[in-house]
Amino acid sequence: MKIGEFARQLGVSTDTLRYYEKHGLLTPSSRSDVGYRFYSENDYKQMAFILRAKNVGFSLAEIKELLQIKFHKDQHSCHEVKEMTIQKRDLVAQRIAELTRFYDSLSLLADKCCGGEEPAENCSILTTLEDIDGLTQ
Amino acid sequence: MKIGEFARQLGVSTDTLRYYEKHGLLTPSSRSDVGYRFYSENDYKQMAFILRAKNVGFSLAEIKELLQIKFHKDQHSCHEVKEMTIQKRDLVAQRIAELTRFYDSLSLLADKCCGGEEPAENCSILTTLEDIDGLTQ
DNA sequence: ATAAACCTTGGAGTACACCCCAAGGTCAAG
DNA sequence: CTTGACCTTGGGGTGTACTCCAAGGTTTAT
Repeated sequence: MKIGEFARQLGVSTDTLRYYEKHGLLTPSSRSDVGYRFYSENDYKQMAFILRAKNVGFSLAEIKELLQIKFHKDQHSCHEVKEMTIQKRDLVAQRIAELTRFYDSLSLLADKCCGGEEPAENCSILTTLEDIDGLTQ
Repeated sequence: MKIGEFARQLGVSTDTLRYYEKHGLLTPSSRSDVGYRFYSENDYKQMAFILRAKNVGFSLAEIKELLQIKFHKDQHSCHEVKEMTIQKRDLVAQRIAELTRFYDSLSLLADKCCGGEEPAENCSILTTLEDIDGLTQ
């Protein structure tokens, strides 16, 4: 598949794909005689992985590290690979915990709000938000 | 409290505080005669909120919106405020769900890995990662 | 055979979120 | 009353992650 079609299917720009290639996140599996990039099914999977990782807040540098769990298999021992995986997993767990605090706070706010048509000036949602630190810690 | 002490207590730079003020995220509650910024206990709470939100992946623009739940109380009805809160909460829920998929994938990878000292070439963790799409969808 | 729709590289520009001065004013201690 | 540690504004620079040309080559449809 050429870059244009590939980009369309993944909902990104061709510029983004070239940018990712330049920065070592996704190299198309082959090139045509005249240099056109060709992307495979595997490339699609990898790009989908990259986009999901980006979507949950990983930087491109972090995603590259995640991908290198895969690419560094010759240079690294099983032990190292496992360590790295666990470290990344714990980072994800921390982020989940913090997001959960936010979720709880916002839920509490929504529950406390009357939701009526009057100005929100005196709504309990706002007095609650004033104390959001108390709610989330 | 002056900007230097405030910055130290929150673990940010004074430049960051001035940047946030410029972009409408946190205006110090008062200024001295000669223009020194003075930050209050409330400012501290708001800054702590901003930093937590940032930490879980909200952009400054999104954080500003969150803060405007608070600041727009006169212009907006209770109903609107509640809608916005719920909308933000659902966004957080989505992010949690996606992070949870990542967590599960990485857990599975770690569990499948032998963790030994040999090169990871044949370790099941890697063959599993090849199929990470299958795991996370 | 030629126009439209692709592709290439290279480089410049943009938005975000800072960070780092410079030049000057303020304040507290000795 | 001066030294050093603060503060002010303004503006320039940085890293990340794109985004948008420009100038040219290729492919496909009519």
